[in-house]
Amino acid sequence: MDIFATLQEEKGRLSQSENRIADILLNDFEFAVNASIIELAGKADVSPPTVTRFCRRLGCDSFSDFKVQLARTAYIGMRYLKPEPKSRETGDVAQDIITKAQNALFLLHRSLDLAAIEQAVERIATAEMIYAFGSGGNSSMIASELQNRLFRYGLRVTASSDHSMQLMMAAAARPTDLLIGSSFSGRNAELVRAFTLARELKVPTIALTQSNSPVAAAATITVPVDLPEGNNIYRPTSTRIAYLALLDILSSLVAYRVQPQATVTLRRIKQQLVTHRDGDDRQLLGD
Amino acid sequence: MDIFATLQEEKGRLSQSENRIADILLNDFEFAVNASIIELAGKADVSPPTVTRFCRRLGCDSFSDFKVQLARTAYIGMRYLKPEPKSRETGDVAQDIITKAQNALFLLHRSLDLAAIEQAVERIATAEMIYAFGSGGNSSMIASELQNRLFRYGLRVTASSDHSMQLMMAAAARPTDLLIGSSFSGRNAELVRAFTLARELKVPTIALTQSNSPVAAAATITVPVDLPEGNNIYRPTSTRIAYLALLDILSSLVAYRVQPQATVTLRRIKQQLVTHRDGDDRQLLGD
DNA sequence: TGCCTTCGTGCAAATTATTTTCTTTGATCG
DNA sequence: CGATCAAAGAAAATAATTTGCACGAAGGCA
Repeated sequence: MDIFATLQEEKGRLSQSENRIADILLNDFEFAVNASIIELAGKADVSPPTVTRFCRRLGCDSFSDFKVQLARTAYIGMRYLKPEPKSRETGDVAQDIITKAQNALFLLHRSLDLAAIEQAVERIATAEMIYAFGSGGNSSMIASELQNRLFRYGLRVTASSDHSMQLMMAAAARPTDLLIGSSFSGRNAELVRAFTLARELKVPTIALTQSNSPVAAAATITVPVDLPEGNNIYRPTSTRIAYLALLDILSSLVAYRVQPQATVTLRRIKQQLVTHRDGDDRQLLGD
Repeated sequence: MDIFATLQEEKGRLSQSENRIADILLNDFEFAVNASIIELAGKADVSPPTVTRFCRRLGCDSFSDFKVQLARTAYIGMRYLKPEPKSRETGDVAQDIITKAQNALFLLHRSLDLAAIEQAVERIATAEMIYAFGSGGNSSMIASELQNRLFRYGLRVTASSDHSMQLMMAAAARPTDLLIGSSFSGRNAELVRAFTLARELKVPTIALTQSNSPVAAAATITVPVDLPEGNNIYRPTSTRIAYLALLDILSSLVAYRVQPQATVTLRRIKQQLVTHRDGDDRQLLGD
C-alpha cells in the first residue's frame, strides 16, 4: 500500500492542520521529501509534533519512515502530474517516455481488479477454444500477443483483427468457447457487435477495456483498464504498455492454472526452436 | 543520476570501511533505507561519521538526503535482485510482474545508447522505404509495431516476420532504403543472413538487439538492449516491454524529426477513423 | 444553560540522531 | 627512519525528533 493511496482514503477525516500538511505534500512534493520536520511544519503553519502525528496517522513509524515511504512511492507515483517533456533532446524524450511508461504501470497496478482477473483466468484456462479480437493497431497487437502467449501453454487460440472475421468467428463459437476482446477506447462498435452476437449464442466474453464503456457493457466479464491518456499526439499511449503488463499477469496466472500441460508444451516448443536454430540453449522461447 | 549508478562508478575508489557500507546497501537494502545512521554504522562496523562521509562522497548533502535518494531509486532499481514472486496468489503475481516491468524500463533507461538512437532516428526519418523484420512472436510484434508507428508519420514502411520474405525484401531494397531488424536473443541466424545480404547491396541496417551478438555484428547501426532475463519460463520477458518503450522513444523522435509531414498524416488518419466510427473525437489514433 | 468529555493543538523538555571537530592510527614515500 | 597524508574513531556540539503535558474549542448530555 502506498502513501498516496492512504492519503486519499484518510482525506476528509483529517483535521484542518493535517489538511494543510497534506496540501503541501500534494502541491510541493519536491519540497516535502527534502525538508526536515521543522521546515515542513513551518511551511504548513503547524508545530512539529503535529507533523509527527500526521505521519503516524498515515501508518508510518516516524517522520523519517514517512519520508522514505514518500520518496519510494513518489518516484513513480507523482510523475503524472508533470505534463510534458522538458525538450526534444534525445535524453529528455527518453526520460519522459520511460517515466510515463513506469507511471502507466503504477496506475495499472493501483487500479487492478483482482477479482475480475481471477474470473478471467478461470475462463481462459477452461475454454475449449479461445478467439482473441482487437483492431486498430494497438488492440490488434494485444490480440496477437494473447495468441502468442496462450498457445504456449497448450491452449487452443486464434487471433483476428478483421471485423468481418470476428463476426463470423463469433457466430461459429460455442458456449464452451471464449471470446476475448481488447479495446483501448472502449468504443469499438464492431467489437460490441461481435460481443452482442456472442451473448445471444451464450458464448462467454472477456473485455480488456475501459470500464463504463460500450465494450465493457457488452461483455460477460470486464477486466478494466482505466488510465488517463497523455495528450501528445506524437506520443501514443503508454497505455499499450499497461495492457501488455496486464496480459503478462493474465497469462502467467493461466500458466500456473494449467501447469502440467504448459510445461510439456513449452518444452516441445523449445526443442523445436533449438533444433531448428543454432543450438544455443540460452535463447528465449520465441525471439 | 541515480545513486546506484554513482555507487558503480565510485566502487573501487572506496576504502575498506566504505566498501562494507556499500555491501550492506547492495545486500540488505531494505534494512539500509529504514535504518538510522547509527544502526547502519553498527551493522557495517564503522563509526557514524564514516557513514556521513560515505554519503557525501556519493553526492548527497546529508545522511537523510542520502536515504531519500536511495528510497527513490531503489523502489524500482533494486528489485531485480529479488528473484521470484512470493506466491501464486493473484495479487503477488501482479505485483511481481509490474515490478519486473518497471524494472526493465529502469534498466533500459540506464543503458540507453543515446548516440546510437540519434543515428537510428536520422536514418529512419530519411529513408525512402523501411523494411521492419522480426520473427518468433516477440520480435515479430516489434516489427509490426514499427510499421504501426511509422506509417502514421507518413513514412513508407512494411513489416515481415517471414524469413523467406525478409531475404527477398533485403534483395529488393536499395541503398536509399533501410532495414530494421529486431532480435531479443541476438542470435536469429536468418536475420543475420538478411543483414549480410543488405550489407553486400549497400543497404543500411539497424539492429535492435543485444550488443555483442551476431545480429549486432551484422548491422550498420546497433541500438543495444541489454537486459538480464528472468528465468521463470512461464513469465516471458518483461524485455518485451523494454523493447516497446525503446520503440516509443525512437518513433517519438522520428515524429519530431519529420514533424510537418507527421501532423498532416495523423490528421488524415484521425479523420478517417472518426468518420468511419461513432464520431466520438476522444478515441485514440487506432484503438 | 452549564458541565463534562473529547479532540486537536502547541509548548517545552527529553530524547535521539547527526554532524563537526579533534585526535589517533597506520600506511606510503622520500 | 621520520614526514606526510588519508582513513577512521571518540567525543563534543548541534540539530532534529518525539514525548508529556496543558490549554482551549467543539460537541454531547443532563
